[in-house]
Amino acid sequence: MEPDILELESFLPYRLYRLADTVSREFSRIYKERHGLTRPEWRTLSGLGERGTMTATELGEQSAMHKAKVSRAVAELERRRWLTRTADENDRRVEHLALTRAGLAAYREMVPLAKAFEGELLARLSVEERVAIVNGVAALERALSCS
Amino acid sequence: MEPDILELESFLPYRLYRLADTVSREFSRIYKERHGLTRPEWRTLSGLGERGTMTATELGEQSAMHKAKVSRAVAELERRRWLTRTADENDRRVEHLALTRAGLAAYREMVPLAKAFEGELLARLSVEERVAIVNGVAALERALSCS
DNA sequence: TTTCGATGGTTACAAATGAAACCAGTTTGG
DNA sequence: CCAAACTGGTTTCATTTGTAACCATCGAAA
Repeated sequence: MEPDILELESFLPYRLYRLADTVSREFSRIYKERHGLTRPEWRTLSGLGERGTMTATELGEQSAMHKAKVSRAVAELERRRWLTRTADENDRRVEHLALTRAGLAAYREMVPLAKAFEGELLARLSVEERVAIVNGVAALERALSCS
Repeated sequence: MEPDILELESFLPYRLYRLADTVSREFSRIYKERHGLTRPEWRTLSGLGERGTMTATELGEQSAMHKAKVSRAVAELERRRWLTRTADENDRRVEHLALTRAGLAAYREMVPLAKAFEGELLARLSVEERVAIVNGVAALERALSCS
């Protein structure tokens, strides 16, 4: 192990990135092919489907997206009539976002697909490996306080 | 646990992506601030530093980048005079890439920083957590045959 | 109240990306 | 020998992204 050489193959940041990229790319095929959604759009749909009503800021926090990304995704979903904005009564800067019936339908359709995807991914691992990845990810999230 | 709701917070693809994104973003500060490199450029530098001489195709395979990305990164590093191309004698489509003295110097400067970054990241975990993340990532790589 | 700093959200602009078309050059099969 | 079919690598174009500036509104302090 030469000290002045970096083995990319075993460098954790690189491995994590490649792994996440592969998984994310596979998964994105599902919402891309099915509904032509981008990742920010999918996350927005998924956030609102899960929580019901959120503001753009909350959405950004929940799904780790910059507010510009959120803004664009919201605009697109609104254009599709998948969500509506309701002005806040006390603070006119804030809008409360919620899925329309159509948006909810799309969400409900996606949920089983997402769960199946995750299930199939984990099914390829042994029990110990599943425990390892889940605990390992949780530990790193804690260490980086990104969760 | 409602069956028709997806908890983004515990959805593995999302968590992996967010984690990798956070780590990668932190790490990129190092090569961005120090040398103004993009991620593809850093990977190219790092690949050539590790292996010595590679073709663009090999670089793409080693560092999981599309050939267009590789092409652009190589062009930029060449512009900086950090690498040179040498034509292959048998196949005139192929070019062998290698770092110049300046490129190698930059690489040698980056290696300890990269190792320190990874070290500090792992240092925030317990021994068991380190084992878990490394094994978990390895298991997923195997499962997705992305390594 | 007026002013000033923070905050929710949008937008403009530059840079990064992905996909596909493209240009050599090489191999294969007739 | 020649016409596909293929491969290494580049470029073009449309889309996505990040950053920062921006607009409107709000809250606090003078």
